[in-house]
Amino acid sequence: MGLQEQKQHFSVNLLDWYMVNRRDLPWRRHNNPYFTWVSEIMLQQTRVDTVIPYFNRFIGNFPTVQALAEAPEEDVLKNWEGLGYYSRARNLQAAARQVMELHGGEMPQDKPAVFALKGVGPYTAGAILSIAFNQPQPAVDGNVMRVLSRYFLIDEDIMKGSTRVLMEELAGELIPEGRARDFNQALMELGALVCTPKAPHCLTCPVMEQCSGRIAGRELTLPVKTKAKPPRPEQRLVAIVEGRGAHRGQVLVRQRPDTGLLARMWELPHVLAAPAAASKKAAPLADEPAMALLAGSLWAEGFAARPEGLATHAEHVFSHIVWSLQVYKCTEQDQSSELPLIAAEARAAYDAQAATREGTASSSAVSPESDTMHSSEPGTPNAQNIATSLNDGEMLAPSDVSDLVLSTPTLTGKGDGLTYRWIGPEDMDKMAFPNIFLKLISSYFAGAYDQVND
DNA sequence: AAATCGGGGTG
DNA sequence: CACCCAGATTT
Repeated sequence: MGLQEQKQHFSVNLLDWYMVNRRDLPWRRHNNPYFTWVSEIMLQQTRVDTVIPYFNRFIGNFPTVQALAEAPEEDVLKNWEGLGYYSRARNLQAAARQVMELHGGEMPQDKPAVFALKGVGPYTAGAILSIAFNQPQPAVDGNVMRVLSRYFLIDEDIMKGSTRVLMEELAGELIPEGRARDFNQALMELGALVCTPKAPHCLTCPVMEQCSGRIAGRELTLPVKTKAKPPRPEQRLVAIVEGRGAHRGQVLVRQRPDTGLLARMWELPHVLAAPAAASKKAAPLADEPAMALLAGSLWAEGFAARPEGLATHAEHVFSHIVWSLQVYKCTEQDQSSELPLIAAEARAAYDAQAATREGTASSSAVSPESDTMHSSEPGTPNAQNIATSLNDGEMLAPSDVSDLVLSTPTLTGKGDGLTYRWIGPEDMDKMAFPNIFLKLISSYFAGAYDQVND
C-alpha cells in the first residue's frame, strides 16, 4: 500500500471510530475555550480519571477567566492540592491575568498569542487551537506519539525533540479538512483507550488493518523511548511538633519557598539526613541521633521542641527524588527555661551515637533545598539562621553537627525566610499541602500518633 | 539535550 | 516492581 493511502485509511477510520466511541467528559459538554484550556493544563502528565473531580471543582470555584484572574493565589493552589506539578496552577492563574490584560478576558485565537501564555507549550497550544477553535494545528502528546510510532512504524526515540517535531508535521498532514477538533481528540482517545502502552487492544482497533507496527509484530516494542534516570533517594527527618500552652491542640508547619520543589506549599518541618560518605546512599538514621538532629534544627530555627519518639515511617515518590521519611513526634517546650537543657540533651544523644558509628557518620543539613532559613512568625522565638553557607545535602562532620546543636542562635534578618505557623485542624482547608504531609497531619489530628515509643 | 517539576494507575 | 500519563520550563 502507498503511504498516502495508509494516511487516508488512518484519518477516515479513526474519525469514524471516535464519533461513536468518544467519552462524555466534563470539558467536552460545552464548547468553552476557557474550559478547554483549564482541562488541557490539568491533563498534562495526568490521567483523565484523576482530573475529572479537580476540573469540576475548579470550574465551580473559578467559572471564568476573570474569576480565576481575581482569585487569591492561595485559593488556586488549594484547588490544585494533590494534583501535582503545582507550577501549572500558578502559571495558569498568571496566564489568566495575561488574558485579562492583553485580550480583554477573551481567549486569544492566534497561535503566537496562545503560545505566549504561561504554561502553554507546543502540545497545549495545538490542543487549545484545535479543540476550542477547530484550527488545523497538531496536538502531539505522549498518546499521539505512541499511536503514530506504531501505525507508521517510526523508530525514532520519542524522548528527542526532533522526533516531536517530526510527529507534529505528520499529525498536521493527517487532519481531515475542517475536522481538527474531532480528529485531534480522536488521536488521543485512541491512545488512551485502545493503543495503550503495555497491552494494546489491536483486535478492536479501527486502524489495525494498515498498522505497520502491528503487521511487523512491533506493537509491543514501539514507541522507542530512552529510559528515565532513576530518582535519587533522600532520607529525611520530619517533626510533628505538638503545641503546648497557647499552642495547645496545634501543630507546627511552614511554607516552602516561592520557587523550586513544591513551591509555596505548606509542610511539616524536616531536615535532610545526608547520605553516608562511603556508600552515598540514603539510609535510615538511628532514632537517637535523628532526634538530636531534629531538636537541633528546630532550635536553630527558633523553636524549642523535645522529640518524644518515632511516630511513623513514610515514603513519597517524585519523578526525580524519593523521600524516605522518619517522622518524630515532638512536644513544644518552654523557650526560656528548658531550651538549654534540650540543646545539651540533643548533643549528648548525638555524641553517644556518633561514637558508635565509624568515620563520618550520617549528618544533616537544613532543608528545603539550599535556601537559608529563619523564622518570621511574630510571637515565635527569635529568628535564626542555622548556617547560611550550608547547602542541602552537604556533608557535615559530627563535630560540626554538635556545634550546630549547641550553637547560640543569631539573628540574620536577611534572605528569604520560611514562614512558620501553628495550625489547628480548621486551618487545613485554607492551606495547600503536598499529599504526603496532608496524610501525616490528618493522621496526627485524628490521634494516630498519640502514643509513641521513646 | 538534560534536569526539574507530583502523584497515581497499571501490567 | 517498572512504566507512563492530554508536558512545560529552566539550565
